[in-house]
Amino acid sequence: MPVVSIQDVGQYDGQEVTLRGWLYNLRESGKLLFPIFRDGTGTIQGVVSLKDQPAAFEALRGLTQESSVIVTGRIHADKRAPGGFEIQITAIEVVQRVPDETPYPIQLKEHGVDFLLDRRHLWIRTPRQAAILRIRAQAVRAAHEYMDSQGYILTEAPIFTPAACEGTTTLFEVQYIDDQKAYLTQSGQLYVEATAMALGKVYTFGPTFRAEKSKTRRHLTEFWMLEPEAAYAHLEDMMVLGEGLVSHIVQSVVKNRPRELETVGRDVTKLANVKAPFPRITYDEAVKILQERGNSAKWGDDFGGDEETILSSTYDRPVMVHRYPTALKAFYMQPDALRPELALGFDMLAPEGYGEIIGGGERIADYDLLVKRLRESNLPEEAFGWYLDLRRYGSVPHAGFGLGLERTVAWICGTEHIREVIPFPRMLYRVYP
RNA sequence: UGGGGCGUGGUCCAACCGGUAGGACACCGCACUGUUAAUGCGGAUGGUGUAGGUUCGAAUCCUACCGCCCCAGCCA
Repeated sequence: MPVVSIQDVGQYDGQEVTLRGWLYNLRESGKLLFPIFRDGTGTIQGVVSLKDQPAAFEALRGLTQESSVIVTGRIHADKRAPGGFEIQITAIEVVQRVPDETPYPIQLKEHGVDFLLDRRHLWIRTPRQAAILRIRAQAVRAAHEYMDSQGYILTEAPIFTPAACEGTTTLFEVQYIDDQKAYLTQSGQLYVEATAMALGKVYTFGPTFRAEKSKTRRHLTEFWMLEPEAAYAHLEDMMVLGEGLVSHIVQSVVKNRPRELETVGRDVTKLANVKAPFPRITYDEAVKILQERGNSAKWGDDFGGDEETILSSTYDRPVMVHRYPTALKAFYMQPDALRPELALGFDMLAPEGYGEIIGGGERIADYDLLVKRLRESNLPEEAFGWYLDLRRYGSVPHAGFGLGLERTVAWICGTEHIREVIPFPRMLYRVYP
């Protein structure tokens, strides 16, 4: 008897199989029971009658939601069944029955956000949440595929770091051994610059932490970032890499996770156009577009949520805005040789108001300029000694960017809030469960 | 941190100008051989975030605190 996953039952039409999973819901109609089982790969309706299978009927009748079960029966296509296939149950083994006095708390009806987040460890069992996490996994896999195909080597950055890379106000401080202090990384960028000088083209993928007091649908205090960095690369190279990477991620999810996209209710036609090349506009042009649309943006302003939404809603795919004023960007950003008031950086804005999914650009290669910028930013020079070494020993032009995984997945899934796209979201005022 | 909103049975909500806190779902029982968050009938349990104040009387009005949501800033 083959043990199969629910996602594969279509290949077993007419055959008897065993499924291992949980009871998701149970409907009754007279001497018929219609249980719905889930196993993490999908859901399937079962059917059992008292007359034909009295033992299985009795075992299933009154069974509590989320009890774990091993089900044996014949798969057959039936238009009346949700999903097109159902299993005609011949035997059922209850692995653990959820006690009647402590029923499963998450019902099929609506719940509030706080209630669900307090039970996130159970909420992820619901089909929509499971589908989102499967899409996330596919996005990660596609990202690795693409970086590998472009000759980039995965190198890991440390999570304990001695200092900030963009300023100290948003760092989580931790006590290290004895009286030492360390901080949780807010970006692997400085380290990936070092490994780029060692290996040429590299990227890092890992968790990053920001103690920002941000309470919006686009922020987490712990999120995952993919950061490529390449020696001898320039701004243009990174914009090409960024659009190629995002195109590949989106198209891979569309191709390999159609069922999950349907489960989350995503309009897939909006993802179909997401193919390189993406539109590019300069910061100057962006300001002009905003002013034409009646926005009050002036040259020198950074863009907020409203501005990003106006810009991104102009296009059917992500848009890249490049050459921002130097004053708006991090200390390590290379100024444009032709217009030093502009930095050779770019942001990629996702459509439909999902905001910035990529930020990056060319780094300062010159030792003296980097020291000057460090001092202007009031950063502790001694903590950056190793970083300055990179400009002392064979410094070359180099560039990179950071891709926010959760924002990218939230956009692909069309979720209202970023908290749904990571298994256990860490937010301002929430570290449980 | 600022602005706005909200805290009522296990869950989701209602209760107008202060006057007996109610419904749906969930749960239990019965009926039903094709249900689609099944349906119909019946039943039991159980609640006003916390602390004060005003009042004959507070879920409702006032004050403080606690918690949550949304928006803004910052960012990915």
